[in-house]
Order: sequence, then C-alpha cells, then structure tokens
Amino acid sequence: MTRSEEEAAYLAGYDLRAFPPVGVAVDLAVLTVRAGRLAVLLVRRDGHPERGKWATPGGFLNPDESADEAAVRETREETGLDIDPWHIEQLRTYSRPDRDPRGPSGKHPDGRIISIAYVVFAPEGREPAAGSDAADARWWAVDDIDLSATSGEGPELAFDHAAIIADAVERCRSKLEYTTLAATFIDEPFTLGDLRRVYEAVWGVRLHHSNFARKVTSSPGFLLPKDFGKGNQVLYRRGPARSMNPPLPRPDRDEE
Amino acid sequence: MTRSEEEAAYLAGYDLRAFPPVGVAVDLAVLTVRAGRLAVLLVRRDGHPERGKWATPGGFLNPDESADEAAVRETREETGLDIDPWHIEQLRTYSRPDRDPRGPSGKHPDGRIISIAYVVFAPEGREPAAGSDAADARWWAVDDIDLSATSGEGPELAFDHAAIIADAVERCRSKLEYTTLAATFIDEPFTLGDLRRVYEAVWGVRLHHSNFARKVTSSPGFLLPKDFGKGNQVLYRRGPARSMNPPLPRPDRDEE
DNA sequence: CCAATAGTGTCTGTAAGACAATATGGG
DNA sequence: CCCATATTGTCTTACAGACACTATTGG
Repeated sequence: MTRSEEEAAYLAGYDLRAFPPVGVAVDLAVLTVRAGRLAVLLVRRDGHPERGKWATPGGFLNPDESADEAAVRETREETGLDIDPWHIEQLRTYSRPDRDPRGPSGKHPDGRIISIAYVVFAPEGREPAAGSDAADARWWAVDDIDLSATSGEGPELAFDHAAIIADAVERCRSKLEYTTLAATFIDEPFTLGDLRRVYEAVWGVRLHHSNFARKVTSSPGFLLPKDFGKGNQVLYRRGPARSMNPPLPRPDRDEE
Repeated sequence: MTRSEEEAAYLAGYDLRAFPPVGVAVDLAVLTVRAGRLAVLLVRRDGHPERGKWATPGGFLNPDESADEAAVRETREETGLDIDPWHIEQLRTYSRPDRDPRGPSGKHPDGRIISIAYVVFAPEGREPAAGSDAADARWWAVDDIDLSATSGEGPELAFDHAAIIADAVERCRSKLEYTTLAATFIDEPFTLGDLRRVYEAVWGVRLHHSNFARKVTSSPGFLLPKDFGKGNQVLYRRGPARSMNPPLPRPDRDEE
C-alpha cells in the first residue's frame, strides 16, 4: 500500500459525525453613518429562538461556500442592499457553547452554534429591506444601544450580539485611523467636509476642518480630485491607497 | 401556550444534525524570537492526513469549552510550554470547504473542518516538547519558510497553514507598533537592548538605540525600571500599559 | 588597550494642533 | 446682508530621525 493509498483509505473511512453537531453561521455587523452618528443595521427576529429581539443579520453557511462567500451572500440577501463598492472583513469568531440556545438545548446537549462575525461598511443613505426571517429591519445609532445591557435603554439584543456590535464598533473606529476606509461610508463624489463628518460621527469628536484638509489631501493615494461643483467647491473620489501612514491621529472623545 | 413555553418546545425539537457535519479546530501560530529572528513553532504530523508535513499545533474543541479556552489548553498540551505571562489572541477563522481533506472526502462530501486560528507570543529560549500526535516539534525562522510555496525551500506545510502563518506574522509585526507586546517575547528583567532586539528581529530592521530608548522610556506605563545589574546597566520589567500612542513607527524593511 | 554596547544629549526637519483670512452659497 | 461653511495660509509646539559623546564591559 503506497502512502497515498493509505491516505485515501484513511479519508474514505473518516467519519465527521464523530464530532458533536455544530452549526456554523455568519453574523454581519453592517455599519453606516446616519444623521451624523455611527449606526448599525439590526433586524427584529421573527422566528425562534429569541423571537422579537434585535439581532445582526446573518445566516448559516451553505455546504459549498467559505465564510467569506457566505458573508457577501448574506449581506445581499438579508439587507436588500447592493454591495458594490463596500468594504467587508472578518471580525472574529464567537464560539461559547451556551451562546445560542439551539446548541446545548434540543436533542444534542453537546452541540453548539458558532458565529463567524464580519464587519461591513455601508455608504450613507441606504434604507434596508427586511430579509426573509426578519420582522423588521432598521438602523440603530450605536450610542442608543446599551451594549453592556445595564440600563434597559435601546433595543433588546439577541444572543451575544452586544459583544459582536461592540467589537465591530471598536474595529471600525481604529480602522479609520490608519486606513482610507472612511471614504467607503459616503458616495462619490464627495467634499472634504463630507469626509470629515464621517470621522466626526464615528469617533464622536470635532475635527479642525483646516488641519483635516491638509492631512487627507497630502496623504498619497487617499483622494483623487475630481472636479468642481457649484462655485469652486472641490469634489473628490476615492484614491487607490488603502492604508495611511502616518495615521490620522484620533483625539480623545468629546464629552457632551 | 406562553411565549417561553413556545420557545422551550421549539428548542426541544431542534435538531442540529440537520446541518452538514463540521469539525471545529483551533490552530496555534506560536511565535518567538530566536537567534535574532522571528520564528514559529511547527510540528511534523505523525498521523493522517498530511502525514509527514509540518503544521501549526492545534486540536479540536471539547464540547464544553470555547475556542479561547481550547486555544489555551492546546498550547499547554501540544507544546509542553508553560503559558504564564504569555499573550494569546484570536487571529481569524479559516473555513474553505476544501481546506482539509477530511471535509469533502470521507463519508460526508458536504462536511468540512474549520479552524479558528490564534496567535501566541512566547518568550525567548523555550524548547518545545513534541505533543501527542506529533512526530517532531521545532522552531522555524519565518524567513526560512516558503509561505507562497513556490521555491520548494523550507518545510512542506500541511493544509492552509502557510496562510495562517503569514497572517500571524503580519498581525505580530503590526501589533508591535501600537502595543507593548514586544516585551512578552523576553523574560524579566530585561535591558533596553534586549527589547530593541525584539523589534529588530520581528521587523527585520536596525533601530537607532538612542531614539529607541527615548521612545520606550517616555511611553507611559510601558516599562517599570527595576534596578541595576552589573555596572550601571538598567534593568526593566513590563509596565501596566498595553497600548502605546503615539505608536512606535516601523521603518521600511532593511534589504540584505 | 581596544572594540562593542549602553545610556544620555543635541540638532534638524516634519507634521500636528491652534488660529487667522478669504471666498462662496443660502436664508 | 448676514451667517454658516469651505479652502488656503501662518505660527507654534511636539516628536522622529540622525548623530555625537561618555561610560562600562569583556576580550
């Protein structure tokens, strides 16, 4: 028996059913800037479990696709939004056995449902359409969500989605420092003021417009100057650069 | 029937076996600095599949533990190294259906094995002990590994572990810029030169010792000055700060 | 004594933060 | 006409990069 025959025999006899049953889902933290505030897309669950609670859109992997592919597919299906110039990246995987009651409950006390979470950056002004198993879908300003679940304000969140949203917001805020992703939150063409308002909304700060303009216009490849709008207003498009160094310094958050 | 009774009935009937079979593993990219170079711990596989190839240590989740807990357990079991002051963090999840031949092959063509990968920072000078299902275990300098699998040099890697290692190295290099994690690669107490050599090894650069000392000693909470060694040599310990801002700028890589 | 390394000090260029000045568009 | 906003420009301060100098250790 050659080694490859050995290996083929091993694989033919290999039974994945020896493992406890696991469901693999993707969850999408779709972020946008809306009315000057960072917002996340939530859907109200129409079916069990956690019916009536608010959740990030998502769904289970199809057998032939990777989590990356499933995330793109679910973004289209669950949000009804077109995903053309948007940004999507893997956030982290949540795997606590008790994170979803369909895991340890039900017919399989040793089962679980794990979620591979993604962050999606969506441009301003898109209105979501409720997906298949969602009773309702809307943007929630992240500051209106009680992520520590202490005050009882804001939407009641399903599963461990408060943690997913908190991690996604933190990822978003830090990504704006050293990447050019802020521009994915707005449509082209845009002014420097439009771009600055993205930073102000996401970071919850006020930036000096003059210093901001100097920084982003001198960052190589961040912006392509397009043309002139009304008056001499300068309109820009996204440039080819994906990272920024030195980064754009994030000030301490403004108190209100 | 109340809503919670409804939910309980739903969960009692829920069958996770409706999903395709999935195995969930953790893979560990254990990094260290060794002989002035960044190195990763690899084990030679003793069993099928991919027998004889080099792989990152890892294993499957136990039914009652999260991936974070499994990663800590596997680091102890598979490497034989003590994990006390070390750093471990989730890297990303790899889920392509064909990434492991035990997935689509075998009795379940729609099955798969996904891997939740972690990065571990280990201090200098530790020698690994081969784990249970590993024929051999050793450190490999990451520059000696052909991560694009083009030249045929270096160890032959199993599964998609070249991608895991590449992602881990990139994560490590960027983390050193804005965190104080470089100090987890060395034992206490250490000199500024010890710490600088970590940066030089990981980034593949030469740093000005004077500018480096000024930067790290003035970064609040990075270092606790301990005492004096032989002569007036100053010895330090890790301070409480976990992040550094402004970050320590990373120069372009030195050509050799 | 010499070489290598550690620690401290100084100078310079670049960039960030604060603010002023001008121009444009809308009510 | 007044006010809000956009763009450009100036000044000051902070810090990174380069380099000089001294002290100590080990051969």
